[in-house]
Formats: sequence, structure tokens, C-alpha cells
Amino acid sequence: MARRVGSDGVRTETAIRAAALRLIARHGYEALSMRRLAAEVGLGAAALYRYFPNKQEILFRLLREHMEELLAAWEPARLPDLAPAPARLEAFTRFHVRHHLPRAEGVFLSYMELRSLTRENFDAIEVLRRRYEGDLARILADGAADGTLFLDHARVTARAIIALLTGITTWYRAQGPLSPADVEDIYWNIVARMTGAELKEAA
Amino acid sequence: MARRVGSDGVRTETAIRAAALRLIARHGYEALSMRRLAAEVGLGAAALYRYFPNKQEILFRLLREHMEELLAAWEPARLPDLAPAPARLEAFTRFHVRHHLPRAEGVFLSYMELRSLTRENFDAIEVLRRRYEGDLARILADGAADGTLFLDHARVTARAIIALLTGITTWYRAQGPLSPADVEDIYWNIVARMTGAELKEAA
DNA sequence: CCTTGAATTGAACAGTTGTTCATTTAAACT
DNA sequence: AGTTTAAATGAACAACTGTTCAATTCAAGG
Repeated sequence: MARRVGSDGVRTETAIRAAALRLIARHGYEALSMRRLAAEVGLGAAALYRYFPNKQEILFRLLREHMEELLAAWEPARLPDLAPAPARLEAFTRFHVRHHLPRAEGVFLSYMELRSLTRENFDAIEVLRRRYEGDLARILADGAADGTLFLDHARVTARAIIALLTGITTWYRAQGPLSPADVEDIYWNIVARMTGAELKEAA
Repeated sequence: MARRVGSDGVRTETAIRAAALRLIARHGYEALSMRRLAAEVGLGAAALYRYFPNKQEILFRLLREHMEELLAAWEPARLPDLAPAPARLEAFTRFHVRHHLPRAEGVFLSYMELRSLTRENFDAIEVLRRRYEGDLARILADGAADGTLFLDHARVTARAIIALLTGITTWYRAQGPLSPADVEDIYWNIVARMTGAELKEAA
């Protein structure tokens, strides 16, 4: 058979993306077979090629859109460069936690499957990642320079912060005892202490 | 042909392990083909089955030995439970960095390829991982209890510390400007600040 | 020198892989 | 109603997958 009742290109593409994200997060990109992915969506394998020219492109678009979504969401959440560094850092930290918590699968992909990208596609993603990480490093450097934050090596500290924040998705479960807001608070406390930013509440 | 000149079981097994570690770290477990692995070592694919009963077992042994090596090395490096928590924490941090820095590929495997393990094998590794992480959580809890460390949520903080320390291997390059000793110092500073442990040097 | 056994092989098995293409169905437009 | 076009198909391709096994080569022990 061919075109089926009520079929719709946009809806199909969305379904493919969702299934691909879930399957790759669960079993890895290399383990993903086009037939399996198609079956998950209720299609024949050939149909996938209407939406993606090849398997690599599925991964690439998933990762690129994950990063673009991140940067687009960060833009309005960030504080201006003139704001005090500790406040900017708090905005960054809370934004990062809040944004990533409901996107565990995307986070997983974007630091587990980078190696499965072709050189070209990898570079494209890396540019976006660097922009985000650079923003944090800048905040830290500014704070260290004007004495509102205490740290050595802004770039290294930036990586450490991102690593510890991103690690949340490996253990956080929505069914667990901690609410997203709790996690946000706990991690802001950790980052604040780590950089000598003064906490609002007294210890 | 069959047995070749100067061939040696022990040496062959070592070569297989090394090649498997490198290939899996680079391309992932699922992407590893037995023929490719064998070729890397200069063997036919069938020869691998003298050393490993199947592909899964290669990954499992690699991961298990990585963890066992870690625990075995940690045992003599740790300070007694009676020692002050900040000193124990410093010992842990420095040990972790020093141990993992030259083992980037193993680290990679043991948190990227866990999902490729069968349920049974996964559980076996998880037991070892928990033992190590639990040790750190214990140090933090002890310090928080006797007032020598400052933190909320010892378990969460333990995870955060391990995440940030383990993240080092994703960016550290031996050819770069930082020596292993530099990295050790920088990260101990970070962890110390994060937990309110007093640094030996004044700021 | 002859036997034993460790080390390795090539060929075969039964699937699975990503991808292409001519063809078919059904929805949308005229 | 008829035409166009979006959506999906099944079959085929050539290559590759993990694994088994009888056969072979070589090193060591007696």
C-alpha cells in the first residue's frame, strides 16, 4: 500500500524525531536501525527517506536543534553584561537546570553521540556549544576581575560547572523526592559556594 | 594458515583488550565489529573467540576491570575514617584526578557504554560504582555532621563532585599547558571552596 | 622424532544493515 | 470528475553482522 488515511507530513516528521530521540538515547546511534525506527512510527523503512536524506542527518538535526533551542531560550533569560556577576551566574545556573531537567534524552544525546557525527557536522555543533560555554566563562572572568566572585581559571571552572550541572540528568527522576525547584536551589547553592558568590539566605 | 610464528596467548589477549578499549572509546560499542577488532590486532575474527566467549563479554570485562582497578587503587590511598573530613576529601579528590587522568578511554567507556551492558552485567558494575561514590558521600556527610565541611545534601553533592571531576577527561590533553599536578591543584581548590573546606594556602 | 595441545584460520550460516526506485494510494485542488 | 501531488510502499542491492566449526600450523615436552 501507499499513502494512508489521515497521514500528514508534518505529524509524521514529528513522530520520527520523537522516536529517534528516544531510541538513540536508549540504545545509541549505532544501534539504531532505520527499520526499527520506522516500525516504531508505524512506517516502512523507505518512508523515512522522505524526511531525512540519511541516518547521519537524523542525529545531526536532533543535536543541532537541541543546541539551537538551548541558545534561543538562554538569550532572553540572561542578564545584561553590566549586571553584577553573581546575579548573572545565578541566572545562568537556574536557567541551565530548569531548561535541561525536562530534556534528559536530548542532553544524553548531545554529549554521548557527538563522536558519531561526521567531522563536518561535529564542528557545526561544537560552534554552538562553545558559544554557550563561553558565556559562562565570561561571567566568571568578569566576577573574578571585579572581586565579586572568587576562583582561579575561569575556563576550567566553567567546564566544571557545566559538567556538574549536566550530570543532574543522569540521576534525576521526576518521581523522586526532589522537585525541579529543589534541584535548582541545591545546585545554585553548590555553584554559589564554589565561586564565593554570597548566598541570599544565611547559613 | 593457522598458528603463526612467535604467537603467544597472553600477549594476544592484551593486544585485543587494548584495541577494543581504543575502538569502543572512539566509535562506541555497537559500532565495534568483531572483524574490525580482529584486523586491528592482525587476526582473523574467529581467533577472538579463544579469548572472549562473545562481544558483550569484551565490554563487560573492560568495564569491570576498570572499576576493580579503581577500587583497588583507592583502598591504600584513602585516609582512615577517623581522620578529619577535609583531609579525607582532599585525598579523595587528588586520588580521583590522578587516577583518571591517564585513563581517559576507560572513563569514557564506563559512563558511555553502560547502557550497552545486559541487565545482569550492568548490575554488577553498578555495585562497584556505588561503593566508590558511597565512600565520597560518607566523607561529605561526616564533615557536614561535625562542622568541618559546609554543604546540604551529601549524596547530591557527591554526585556533583564526581561529575565535575570525571568531566576533566573530556577536555584535558596531555599536550596542553596544564600538567596533571596543575589540574589536581585546580580541582582540589574548586572542591574545597564548594564544601567550605579551608585551603592550606591563603587567597 | 613424534606426539600433544595451544593458536589460528577460512568458510559457512542466517540475519541485518543503510539506501534506492518504480509503483501505488489517497488527499487536495481545479 | 479529473488532475496533480504528497505520502508511503515492497522488493531488491550489496555489504556487513556475530558466531560456529572442522581443519591447519607451529611450539613445546618427552
